[in-house]
Amino acid sequence: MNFVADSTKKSRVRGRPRRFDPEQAVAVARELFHARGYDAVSVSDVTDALGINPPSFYAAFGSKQGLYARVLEQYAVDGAIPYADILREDRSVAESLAILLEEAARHYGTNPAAAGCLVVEGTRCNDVGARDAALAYNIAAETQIRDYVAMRHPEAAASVTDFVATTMFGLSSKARNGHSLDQLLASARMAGSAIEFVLRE
Amino acid sequence: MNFVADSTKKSRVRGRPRRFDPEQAVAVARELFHARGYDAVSVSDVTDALGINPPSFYAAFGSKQGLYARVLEQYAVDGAIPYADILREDRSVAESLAILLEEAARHYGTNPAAAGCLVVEGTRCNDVGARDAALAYNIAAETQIRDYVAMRHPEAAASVTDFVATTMFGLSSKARNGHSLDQLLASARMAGSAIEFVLRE
DNA sequence: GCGTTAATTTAGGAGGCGCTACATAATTCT
DNA sequence: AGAATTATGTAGCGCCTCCTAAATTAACGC
Repeated sequence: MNFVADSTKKSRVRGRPRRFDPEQAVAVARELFHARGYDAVSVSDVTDALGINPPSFYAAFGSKQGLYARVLEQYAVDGAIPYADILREDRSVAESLAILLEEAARHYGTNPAAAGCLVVEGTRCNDVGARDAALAYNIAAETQIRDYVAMRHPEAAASVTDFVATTMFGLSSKARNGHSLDQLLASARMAGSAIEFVLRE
Repeated sequence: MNFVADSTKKSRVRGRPRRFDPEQAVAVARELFHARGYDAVSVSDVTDALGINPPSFYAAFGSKQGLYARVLEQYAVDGAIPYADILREDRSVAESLAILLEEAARHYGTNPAAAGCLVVEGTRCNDVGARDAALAYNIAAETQIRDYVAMRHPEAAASVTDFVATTMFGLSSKARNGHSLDQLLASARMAGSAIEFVLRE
């Protein structure tokens, strides 16, 4: 039984074949982690959802943290905000950041079954390893923002980035606490206006 | 029920006397909960810190949630932001809210061993009962803000309150994630300027 | 001293957690 | 066909969680 949508993955390996697709399993786990947070999802929640037994899980992912690392990886590829596309040089820094915050609101508030940001929420969990893994992605994102702002507003880069990050954390929290997409968008726009004020020429 | 701050702690009661002061125990638990969050503090963490055994704990507080309710109560009395003092009628709404946010930054960032807001962080925990208990205090605070704004800016009350709350959640998160007091204050002031802009006459 | 009351200590139950030892099944290579 | 390899299912380990039953101790009123 081959599961991969294949056409490329025919390199049969020795031994008994897997009965599940790890990448698809990561997607299922990602939904669980996004919906409930790292701490609130147990390994047996995941194995139950996948219809597999613990040994299969540990053979494939090594540990709960190992799975989470894979989830973050996948999220960065097709779930996270496309910073590079938003932080463009052909518009003002303030405009880009306002769009970024609106995009964050949309990402966090569109799907009530996965409210908030997987990475942001991950930085707040109670497992040191998982937290640090999420933090690495968070720091990378904030660095990207800071570098972008610094190109044209070096003196304001640090404080503006802190404000943007603080707002994103607030939006993620409030998304998880029930704020609607409209509420999140309104808050994001308000924060955007503050940035415009600070970065006015 | 002795041990109340009754200076004449003489109201003896029948039965074996307690070896610990419940109110002081709540204060110790409050430090733990504030430092690590509800989920990350176990009952045995608390009993160890107090030097008592579980039955004494459960006789006094009923449950972990029962203790947490007492902690929130105490925090509301002498730990939380004094909303009533800040939301005054003799200054502009925008000014009051800016001061409120600065005060939040100070509350969240002054003590690194108790970063963030106990109530705000409580609304994000994984225990339904504790979360709802914290949420009640959070809702009360936001209602107070909304009512205050509505007195002079009824049309903006909802969105401005959402923005203030979102900012406070962001500040609390970032305080816990290591932002310094100065960073928090700068972000709070930036948010304050957005409010001033929105509520300009 | 005696009975009542209430907090204490000791000991542990029920259940969940992340994780694994072990034997077995399914596949490929020789 | 048989060896090698790898995933599987069963079963459960060790630890931690919140919480409690039972016996004991320290105060009271009489």
